[in-house]
Amino acid sequence: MTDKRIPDSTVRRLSLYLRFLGEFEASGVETVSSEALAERGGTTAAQVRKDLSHFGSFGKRGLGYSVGALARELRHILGLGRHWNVALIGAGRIGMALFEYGPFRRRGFHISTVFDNDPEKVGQARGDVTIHGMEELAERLKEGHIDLVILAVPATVAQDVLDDVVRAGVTAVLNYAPTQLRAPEHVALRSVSMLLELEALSYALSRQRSA
Amino acid sequence: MTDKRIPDSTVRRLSLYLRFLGEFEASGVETVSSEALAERGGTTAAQVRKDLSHFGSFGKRGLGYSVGALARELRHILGLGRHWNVALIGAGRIGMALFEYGPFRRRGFHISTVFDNDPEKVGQARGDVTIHGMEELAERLKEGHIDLVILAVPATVAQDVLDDVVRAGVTAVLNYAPTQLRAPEHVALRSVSMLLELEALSYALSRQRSA
DNA sequence: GAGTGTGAAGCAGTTCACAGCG
DNA sequence: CGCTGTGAACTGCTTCACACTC
Repeated sequence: MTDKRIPDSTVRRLSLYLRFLGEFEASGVETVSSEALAERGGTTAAQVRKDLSHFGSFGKRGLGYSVGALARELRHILGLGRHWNVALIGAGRIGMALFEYGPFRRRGFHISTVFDNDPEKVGQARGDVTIHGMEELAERLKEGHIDLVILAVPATVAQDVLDDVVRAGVTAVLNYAPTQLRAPEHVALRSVSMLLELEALSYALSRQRSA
Repeated sequence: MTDKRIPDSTVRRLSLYLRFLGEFEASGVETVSSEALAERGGTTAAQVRKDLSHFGSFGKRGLGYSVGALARELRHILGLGRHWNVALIGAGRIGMALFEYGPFRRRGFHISTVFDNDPEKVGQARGDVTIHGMEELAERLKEGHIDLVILAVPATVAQDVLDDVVRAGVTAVLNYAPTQLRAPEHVALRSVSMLLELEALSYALSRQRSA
């Protein structure tokens, strides 16, 4: 029930619970126990209850949680079910794959602006948006009321671009460049690194083979 | 120096340190302190030393670490600097973006086989590999001596495909499908979810706005 | 009775602080 | 003297256990 600092791991699990609730709803289940959610997510019932208890009391003792009601609560907690205005920087292969990734839009993340520094690409249309040059970045980020930026640029320029983005007042960034970035405290920055995950698997494989 | 269970967070940081060492090497630095590595990675010097101490004593007191020697050690620990045989399942937008992602190959991850269930795509060539139908999966995974599988299939079929992959004897899987998968204990399974990260940012944004 | 909500206990990862070595 | 390597202290997430409620 308290509103203190919530563990990052808890927030990630809330996203998972929300997905599972969708599955339960699709199969016509109306009520779900912490045990059932834990089962689906590979965690424990106590963990599920503790995660939820950070935000309130959503269950009925002896019964469990209403699938629909809990999903609504989670969407509210996670800030979903509203519209987030997203800018994509970098229209390379990764960037365009993200741009065309359906689930984003379905969850309320709408890529309204795309930037690239390749003169070949600038001015081209992609779906209903036009690719803009990097020189327009600062101005368009401010004017376009962008909530969130997805960085899909080469590692070498990622920090510089991030600095520009932060200077333009954006406070949430998802980074796909394979490099460690620094941002001020008030900016929410998360990185997705395919390379890092592969290297962790390589580590696991090495240990399997030598064991 | 011990060889116990290593925290996942440590393994991820080792990957980062390796990158930083590459940067230091490129700028001609020969020796680096735990302090310098920590600075670059946004962590603490004690953390760096503790991470490394799980695997051995690589530094010289009063001096620091040899950039080249430490990089070699880390590559060895992470199982890099050898060739990993990778199969990609799913030749959609995400799959193909991964296929064409240069850094993978540069780090020793070589995608030698691609599968897709779309008859349109089966038989087509992508670079030097041909796309195979899913019915060849089991046989080719075994024959091809595949070390690692990248899953880039729709969420709805991901668990079924994973089960097939595990049954074919593969013990390391990187999942890009936005769903929670279950695998036996002995299989190293990691998931990359763009949606999950975006939702975590959405949570952060909501709190920023309401604070 | 079944299953939630939660303080207390347990545990794992991080930080501290300092002895020890180059 | 500088910087590593590491037990010890600490912090914070997870698990336990049970009072409580529907």
